[in-house]
Amino acid sequence: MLLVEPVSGGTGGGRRCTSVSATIEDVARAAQVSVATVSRALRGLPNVAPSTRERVVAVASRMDYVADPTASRLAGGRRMVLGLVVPMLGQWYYAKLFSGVEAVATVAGYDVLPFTTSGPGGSERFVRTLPFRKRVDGLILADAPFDAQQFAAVAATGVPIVSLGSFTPGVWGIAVDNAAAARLAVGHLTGLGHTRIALIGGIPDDPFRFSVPVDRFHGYQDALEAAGLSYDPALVVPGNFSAEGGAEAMHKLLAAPTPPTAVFACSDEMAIGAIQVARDAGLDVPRDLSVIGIDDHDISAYVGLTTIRQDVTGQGERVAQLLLEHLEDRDDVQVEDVHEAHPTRLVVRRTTGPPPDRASHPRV
Amino acid sequence: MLLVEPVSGGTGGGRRCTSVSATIEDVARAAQVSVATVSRALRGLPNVAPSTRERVVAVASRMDYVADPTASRLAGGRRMVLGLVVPMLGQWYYAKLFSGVEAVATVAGYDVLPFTTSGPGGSERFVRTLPFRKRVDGLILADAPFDAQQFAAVAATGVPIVSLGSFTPGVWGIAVDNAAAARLAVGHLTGLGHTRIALIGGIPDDPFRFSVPVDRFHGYQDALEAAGLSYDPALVVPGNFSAEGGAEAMHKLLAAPTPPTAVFACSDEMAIGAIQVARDAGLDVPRDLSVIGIDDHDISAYVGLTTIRQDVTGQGERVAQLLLEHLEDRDDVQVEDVHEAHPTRLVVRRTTGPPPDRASHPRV
DNA sequence: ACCCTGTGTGGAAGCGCTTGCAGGCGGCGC
DNA sequence: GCGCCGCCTGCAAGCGCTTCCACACAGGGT
Repeated sequence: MLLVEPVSGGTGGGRRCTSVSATIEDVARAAQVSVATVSRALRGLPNVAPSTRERVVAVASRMDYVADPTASRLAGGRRMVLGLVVPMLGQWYYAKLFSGVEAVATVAGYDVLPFTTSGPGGSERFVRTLPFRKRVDGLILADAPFDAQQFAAVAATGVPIVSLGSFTPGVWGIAVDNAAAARLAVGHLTGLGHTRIALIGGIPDDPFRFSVPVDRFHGYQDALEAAGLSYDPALVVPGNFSAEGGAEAMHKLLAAPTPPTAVFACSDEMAIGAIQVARDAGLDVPRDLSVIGIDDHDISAYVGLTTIRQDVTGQGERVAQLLLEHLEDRDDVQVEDVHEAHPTRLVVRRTTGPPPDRASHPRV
Repeated sequence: MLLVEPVSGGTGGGRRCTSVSATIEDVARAAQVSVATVSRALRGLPNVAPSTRERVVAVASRMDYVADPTASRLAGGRRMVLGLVVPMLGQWYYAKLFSGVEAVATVAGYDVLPFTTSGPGGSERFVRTLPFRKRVDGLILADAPFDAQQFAAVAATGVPIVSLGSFTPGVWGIAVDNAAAARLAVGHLTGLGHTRIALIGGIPDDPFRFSVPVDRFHGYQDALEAAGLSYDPALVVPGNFSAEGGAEAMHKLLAAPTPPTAVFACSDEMAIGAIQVARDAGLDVPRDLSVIGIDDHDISAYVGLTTIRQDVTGQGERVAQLLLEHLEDRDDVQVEDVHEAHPTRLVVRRTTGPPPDRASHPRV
């Protein structure tokens, strides 16, 4: 009886009438124990007699009781929220990432709160308002487009941080070896005999903030050098990590006096955009032009795109675990940063082949 | 002075040392007013003298004060969280949706908490545990795979609900007119002269729970009938809403005694999977086979896919607004449900054309 | 028999806010 | 010139939990 207390507040007025559900106090009363015991019993803490625990659990489940996370958080001092800072939601890569992070966080009882840095105000706004303050226990910085000063401002909040996509000294993180991935891609092309290999890269304006494309650029240069090829700046164009940007980039490349015979795009979406433009221009891919991407986007297999595969969801899961571990070990003096490299793999499909001049066999 | 109170708890021990930031009390002391006044001043409530407000705001900003949302929520009785129930994160459609919802919710000061129903335990687990209880102010049900009883269980929690993707009596919601979209797609194909038109649809096992594919199926039948064509069950296969499923479906269709000359896939991803299989089988798209999808996925333009366009991000924004409005108007007796239809549009690209037998002109 | 330990439990003080209520103060109407 | 009404402001009671502490009690050593 008495599920709804007539006492309590005392306001009669227009108090928003959400269907009142049981509080810990209701459970305590029904189970004839104190609220402290209910709290301990339900959370599996020690020092509760088995019989008591059993009774409390039974009563709680009968009453459909669930603890109010808001109250737990306030009292417990832990927000049970992981912040995920990404340039944007809604893009394949970040959606997959979110999905991985969310899966791990949920199991551990954490919520995931996304923050985007490419919306209105961009990363400036983010750094100025630091919107995660008092809202998260830890932060995952994914491809954070911050310079050193901005990064320091974020770190100065004292919120534990892990990073994804690039490594920062003093910050745990995971990333694929972007230079190696690029070498793999370009190496595949040089191995096929290509000598004019273009790069469709990142965002034109802030080359120093977003390290992924610059690492890939370095890998591209390395692979060129390893193959004895010279680097031609005219073959490097930004692609903005979208299909549209990849298409624009390809237009530029095609307009050059001597167009490339192969293109390495820093994402599959850009590669797909580039292929489209090439085909529209009457080129046959891969006979006239080879294209390779990075990611292995869900649909890359279905457009036959040769690419460098990375497991984005897996990275999301792993970086979430890393943050969780980090939150546990706050007190321990950590001797060494954890900088974990994730593997990539070449997946050869049907958009790469030998360059046109030596095309003796039809295709790979 | 005295930013960090030496008094308070009294525990000397290993209290987790997060960098202590200012509380409302610190601000009140510094501004020489009560915490109540600080609260009112900072939230723009009336009945605060302009001079007082100014001073409080100045002090707060100097101290880098931000209110702790956890405490506000507990005290205010509103969680400031919108739940978004989706089958999964990480798929294009739901990522876009999330992105739209998040944008609107953020502006209104709400967080978005995703719940997935196709993870471990699926929707059964969701309905059994009702994990959103005490965590959200309202719920967006996107393509919720619930039967009437499950839906009732969710509604019985008293949490305000809006739906997306299909309409339920008594529940505000938005959706595209899926039957109309399907008619548009199939009408395009019949208009081109096709008479054997296949449908690659939804999930094989629960046809009654997820209304989107069944609505599209009805639209498909309607369009067939309108064109005077008979319905052939052999031409309807499930595709699971993934590129992989679309590919499998196409395999089945191709194995039939008389394969279709056109395919309507209920998503672009399935369409792309289907096209791949058709081309592998030596068919030319669109000469030998026309394929049309639904969505206008980001990359559809770049694979030349003809499709029915819908604005998913816009739907996310709109459904979030709707929920927000709904939360405002709880008390008002709402005469009529809000059931809002969102537009779709045919986008003709290069995967549809006249059927092979009457292919006089090369392509559209 | 005694003290000491360990286990189980309840009381109560918060966590950092919001908000109902009461009270002080000045200005206006009559 | 007095009362009344508003406007500001502060007090204090929560919101529903967690956790520190005190305490009661049972059992083992010496």
